[in-house]
Amino acid sequence: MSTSQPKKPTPQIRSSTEFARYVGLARTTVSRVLNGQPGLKPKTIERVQRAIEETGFVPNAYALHLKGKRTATVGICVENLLTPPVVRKLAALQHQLREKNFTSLIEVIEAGHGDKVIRHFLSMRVEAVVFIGHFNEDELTRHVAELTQRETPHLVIDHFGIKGANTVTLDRPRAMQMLMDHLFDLGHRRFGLLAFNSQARSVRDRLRAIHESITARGLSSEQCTVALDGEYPRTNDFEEGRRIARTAVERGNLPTAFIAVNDEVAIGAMRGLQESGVRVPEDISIAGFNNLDVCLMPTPALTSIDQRIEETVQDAVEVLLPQLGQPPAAKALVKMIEPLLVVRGSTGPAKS
Amino acid sequence: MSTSQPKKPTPQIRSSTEFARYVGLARTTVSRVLNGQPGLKPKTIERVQRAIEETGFVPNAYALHLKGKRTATVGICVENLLTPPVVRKLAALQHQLREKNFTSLIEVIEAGHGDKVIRHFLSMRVEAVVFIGHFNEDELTRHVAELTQRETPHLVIDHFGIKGANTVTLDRPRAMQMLMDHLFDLGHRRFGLLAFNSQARSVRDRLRAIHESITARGLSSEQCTVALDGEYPRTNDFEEGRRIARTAVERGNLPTAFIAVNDEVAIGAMRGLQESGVRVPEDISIAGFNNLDVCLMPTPALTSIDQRIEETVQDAVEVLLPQLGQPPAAKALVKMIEPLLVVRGSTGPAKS
DNA sequence: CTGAAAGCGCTTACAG
DNA sequence: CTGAAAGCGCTTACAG
Repeated sequence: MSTSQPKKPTPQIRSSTEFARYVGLARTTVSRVLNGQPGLKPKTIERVQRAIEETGFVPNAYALHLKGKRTATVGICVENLLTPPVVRKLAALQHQLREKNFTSLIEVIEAGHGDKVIRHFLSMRVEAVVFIGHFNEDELTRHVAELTQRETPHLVIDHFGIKGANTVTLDRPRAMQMLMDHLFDLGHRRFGLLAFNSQARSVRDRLRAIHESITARGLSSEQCTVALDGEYPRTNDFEEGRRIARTAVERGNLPTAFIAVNDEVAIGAMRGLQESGVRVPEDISIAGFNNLDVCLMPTPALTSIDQRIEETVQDAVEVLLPQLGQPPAAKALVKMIEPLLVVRGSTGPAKS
Repeated sequence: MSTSQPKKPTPQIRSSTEFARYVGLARTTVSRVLNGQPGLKPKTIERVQRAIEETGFVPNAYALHLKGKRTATVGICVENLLTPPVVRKLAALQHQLREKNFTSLIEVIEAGHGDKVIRHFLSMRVEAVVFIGHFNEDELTRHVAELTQRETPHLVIDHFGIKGANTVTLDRPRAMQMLMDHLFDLGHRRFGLLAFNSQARSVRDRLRAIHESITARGLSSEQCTVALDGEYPRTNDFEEGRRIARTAVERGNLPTAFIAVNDEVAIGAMRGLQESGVRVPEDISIAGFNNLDVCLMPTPALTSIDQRIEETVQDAVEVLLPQLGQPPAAKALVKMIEPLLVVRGSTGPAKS
């Protein structure tokens, strides 16, 4: 494991007993060196270290933790590994946990297989479980209850509204409110809602916030919005956005602003409009969601909502770590992350 | 863990001893039920299962594996979690391993911290280690040697040319050869190589294959190619591609085809050209690499090389699993994956 | 069909 | 400063 290669074929050492025999010391002594305990002759320490280099001995983690040493392990459940914001949160979280000397166990929860994952995490005696993304609500609620009952701290990132769950999540209603303020300021009064036909909690919350933002201005949300959805099954990708936009143009009576469920749909819609001769933003403004790198690809660049992932994950870690080793708190912690509206060229004054 | 919630506050059971006492059976019997061994009274089995539902008892994995049960765990090292092809391979690999009842331990190797990760994997007694992506060559070579010496099977996905490493990798030279054949067929003779100024093995291999493809036709690769690079530090993203293309247009004397190091750079370059009034593919053809979803976003859609990730990962699993529990093979296995050229609108006949 | 005993590879009091 | 003994939570022969 050191930079110097073992010179000669060395014996396969499989336990501390074998290793201690190899070094010519008691197992106790070896253990103390390995754990950096005080009160050892420098020469002893050196002897052990050299032997480690020679044999590549690595203590068995299973024996270590069996004997009561904390596992310093956190289980992370992700919804999937193909959604960019989820993966970015995962990467940030693993990085931050590592800096605090925690190991992460990462598992994708495939629909209906959540129990198996939680069970695995519990058998590995994780010190906490984090959920990233959107899950089946009933299942997630059950997992949270199970963990609480087992006195294993948990944290839900992004899935708002789980009963009893410690949660750190983007304030999605606030995000839509910010976007609506922006569009209203630009004079827009008629909005096309692209691919919002999902039952996912996150989407319903956003939809409701859009409607509330309209009614709060004394307008009728029914008259001000039109739902523009793709075919089933939803894919929420570029091609779906393009098809939605083309269909909308064919039907005519276009709104002045498109609000898309995500950036991919928004960019596809922009392309669809442009291909039909509709100008963005002169004829129609478009806004996306997530502020992915691809927002810079179209012309004009896409106005979007940034989830502030680094801050989210940092807050998540700050909420989670103090819970470790504590009895479960009576009341769940919920922390909302303030979104960031990133205005780019795709939104402009409403066509008069 | 079952669908029925525990009705009342249940005692916290922390070991099989406590659990056996709770059920009123010997630990041995409980163990046998847990492991599905034959020769037990149905009533006994039922009693244990009910008690599991009541208490949520999950055996300690550390004790389990200490006692010799195989860990059925594979360690996966990834280069990072922000490169789409890497993440897609990771997702596919974890999925396939899970189907074979293996658990994956996933770790990002941050530069210079590889030893720590390997050490952790060894301490967890993983049955194999898989590397996905491109690493420091010396470090990776060292890790492979270490694992071989420790009789832990390994597999390298994508990083070609590691001494002694079992490798499954896209045949990158072949990919470039296919692309060059395509472009030559279209009449192209002058090629702009975008952002190939990397020392990474994968990029150097591709560059060499481009040159060989030219010289094989009796042409001078020096006269036929021009290196178009961005500023340092390289970002290999959309903006870099755009800047490279604009600079190239300003300098004049443009080649008829752009070959980009990846899709992002290619799409950026396409935008840069179009903004400068250069038509794609009428004036210049462009090809990318990786065949990401974003290839469909620009107009025209981007010609690219598909890595055939599903096949790669499937082959990887087929190479890896037979090695488990076997003594290390004398000779490393190397398997090349045939790439797939996906021709789209961004490549067309060379301007005459 | 079920139970008491040994042992996996470590750490941690406790002696010396 | 170092060593012999007990014990962590399981499984697996071995008895009964």
